[in-house]
Amino acid sequence: MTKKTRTRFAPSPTGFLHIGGARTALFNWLFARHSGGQFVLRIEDTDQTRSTDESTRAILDAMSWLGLDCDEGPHFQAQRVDLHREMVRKLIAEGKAYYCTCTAEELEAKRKAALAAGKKPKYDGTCRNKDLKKSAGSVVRFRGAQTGITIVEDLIKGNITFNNDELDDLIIERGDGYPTYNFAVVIDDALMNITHVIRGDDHVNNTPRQILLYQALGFAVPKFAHVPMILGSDKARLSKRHGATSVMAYKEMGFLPEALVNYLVRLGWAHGDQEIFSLQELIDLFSLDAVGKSPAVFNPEKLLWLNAHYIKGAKITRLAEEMKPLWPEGAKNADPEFTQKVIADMQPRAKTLLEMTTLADFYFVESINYANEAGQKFLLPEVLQHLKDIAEKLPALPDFSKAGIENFLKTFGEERNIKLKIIAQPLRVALTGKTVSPGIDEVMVTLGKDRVIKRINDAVRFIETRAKA
RNA sequence: GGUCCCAUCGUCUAGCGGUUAGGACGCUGGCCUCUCACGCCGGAAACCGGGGUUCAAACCCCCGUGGGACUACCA
Repeated sequence: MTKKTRTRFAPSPTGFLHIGGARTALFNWLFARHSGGQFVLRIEDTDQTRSTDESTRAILDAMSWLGLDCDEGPHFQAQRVDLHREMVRKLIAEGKAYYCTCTAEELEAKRKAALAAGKKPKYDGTCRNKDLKKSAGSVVRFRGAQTGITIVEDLIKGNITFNNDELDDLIIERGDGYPTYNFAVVIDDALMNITHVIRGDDHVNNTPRQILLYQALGFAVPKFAHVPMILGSDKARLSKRHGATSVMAYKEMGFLPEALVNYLVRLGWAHGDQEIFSLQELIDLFSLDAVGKSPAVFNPEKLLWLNAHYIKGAKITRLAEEMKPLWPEGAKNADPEFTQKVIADMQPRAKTLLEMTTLADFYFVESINYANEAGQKFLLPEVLQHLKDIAEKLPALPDFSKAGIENFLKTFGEERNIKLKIIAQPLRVALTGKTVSPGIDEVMVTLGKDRVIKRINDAVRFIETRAKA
């Protein structure tokens, strides 16, 4: 029987969850779900100076917003240092690691000198055979193999061969007694029975050292899969310079989590020509074979398109819930039923929830402010009488539904032999203050008869006032 | 500098020796239409270069070139 698949996502809590991390998490999560395995979350907080609880919370929030639930964790690496230290002692006892008293300053100087001389800046082995004892500020180094090769069998990139002499004696325990990343990650992945390490390909160069560590410790080496980076529009690694990179910033901008997930999964992974995937489809279809080797540029336009797609398909009640924090003050306390109608009107024409709230501002105001050009261009004396007549006839209209209004306007136009076109824009401006809006009939139904009549009368007054001036 | 990775439309990608090189975003022409959006129909747009291997190369190999990552007592 084969071991149950276990993947993990291991962010360091030194900031929010960013787009790249989210995709790594997503791939791990999908791979685990697809194979009926488990997904473990581990917070790598051994850097005491940079890690914060705040970041941990932010990461957890973002994961849960995306729907990436874990089966285990979060584990905290810093709480496992006893384990790490025990392994350090073991390696020292076996002669596979040694104490080193070279100071950071000395090392830095040597590194610079080597670089200046055009040589490789690796540790020169000063303390390698000194058989030093532990002392204040001493670090522990892994005694690496200096000959032979190490092959990383990568599920995405294929086999990658490294000469062991390229690998120097890396520090596994710092002067402050905490383990370094390359060591802790090996111990934890091994002890947590992680079977597949799926992570960013910025880690490929660390992998041979880690493999050597697994072997020195007597652990089974897991499978590795290195996912290519996500780049910004200038092809450099995605960073704040390129705009929003925090997952939660997308929530605040009015994106739906399924849109982000769908977008992210298509960065590097494909299933034929399919673009739209439900979460269940992703779980069924996801595989590492279909993950590409080359880096991908983050394209906000496509994300927007997907978001619009998911907004169109979402239930109104759900959108209403998601949009609660996004409304401006004036609309926040509106009648929920009214708000839902507004959302229904805007739903097919917005790319983000935030955009919906902005576009829908006119529904909630007491009286309309005509947009600069709109009032001047469409609220003209020529249409004055039409607007007056409509305002006059509306109270008697029995069926104030979309169909009823449509029919009313049609008849109205036929009676006086004018095209709907003639009256539509003025009416739109009267009702919304803009030249662009949802359909007149939709707006009227949502607004309700009373508000519609009031707004038309306001427009009538506006035209009369301007005519006098 | 060294090590490693990568290379199909502007972007995300399909392609896994024989295709009119397909789809999607974006751009664009048209239709629909009360504006906008949606939707529908059409268009422009790509195999980085050079050598091999082969009857045949976007696909395999080599060399260039270009990008990226790593090179910490960060993760």
